Amino acid sequence: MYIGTKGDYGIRALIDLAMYGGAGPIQRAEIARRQHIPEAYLDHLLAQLRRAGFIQSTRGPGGGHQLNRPAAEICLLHALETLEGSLAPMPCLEDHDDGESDSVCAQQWVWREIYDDMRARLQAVTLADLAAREQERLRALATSYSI
Amino acid sequence: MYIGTKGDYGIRALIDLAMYGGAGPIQRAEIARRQHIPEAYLDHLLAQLRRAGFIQSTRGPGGGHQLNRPAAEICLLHALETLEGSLAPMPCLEDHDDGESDSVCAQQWVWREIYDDMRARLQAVTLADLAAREQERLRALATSYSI
DNA sequence: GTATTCTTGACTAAGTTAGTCGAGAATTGC
DNA sequence: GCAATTCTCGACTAACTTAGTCAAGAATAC
Repeated sequence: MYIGTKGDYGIRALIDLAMYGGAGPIQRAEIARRQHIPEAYLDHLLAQLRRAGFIQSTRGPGGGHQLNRPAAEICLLHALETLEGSLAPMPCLEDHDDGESDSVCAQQWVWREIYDDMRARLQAVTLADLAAREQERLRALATSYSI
Repeated sequence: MYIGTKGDYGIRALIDLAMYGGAGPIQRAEIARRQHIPEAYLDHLLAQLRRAGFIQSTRGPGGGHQLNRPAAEICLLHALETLEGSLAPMPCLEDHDDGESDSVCAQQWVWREIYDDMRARLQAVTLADLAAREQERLRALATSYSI
């Protein structure tokens, strides 16, 4: 498998910050509750996002986490790579600086195309896009209940 | 990671059969030596390919393995799925019969596009294509040595 | 000083990957 | 029928990854 709970939870946490973080820091407990993520586990994901510069955190009462940049300037590709590590689909495509390594597998050329397409699509999506989709999903859910 | 040694070795074994299997069965020892694959491990991969109908095997002296269909009629997608299992990049995309499961992750829509693109590309490549590429690679390698 | 909140590293259980090994079954040629 | 060859199958293993948990500690607000 590819995108596990790290990538899923981590991106959901970022979306949560984008949606509800307008008025100051949000606590991890709040994110965990809203997104159904184990709190202790979320800690590690937030730590990675902080170290990579996506969020900043403040301690003490009233503390929490908030985005360091506007959601429209955060792209899904970099956030996912921060959370999951390299997304390369096979070992011989890890950081391809086109230096010939000796492990050139037979299917490399197909997968290089697939990988390039994947990165392009992920780079085109911003956190703002994801938050807008989520907003819409919640709205649709709410109206379907109220009918 | 995605495509491991199962997918790499298994496809290389199929390419080997496509390239050298014209005149009768090829023994696993020969494939293993030519493709640098541990023989005992190759056993399991060949067994899976046999059970999925890609190859047939005969025992006894002079026995070995051969393709069940022309190389041009074997597509990379199905061979890889046989060897590696589902190629879905995230749990919520496993066999998507578009029934709403409750685990809908926020990024699903991007990844569904990526997955569809991936499957289309893999389906368009046949074993004959791969064998031709390999043939060319070996030829280029040989001439570069002889210069 | 106390309560709150984040920070960090150590630890664990379960599952996957990449194999190895050995007993056995089918086939060929004599 | 016997021996050699070759595939078949299931059990086993070591190392690694994933998905967490837990506890001690540091910073901040009041």
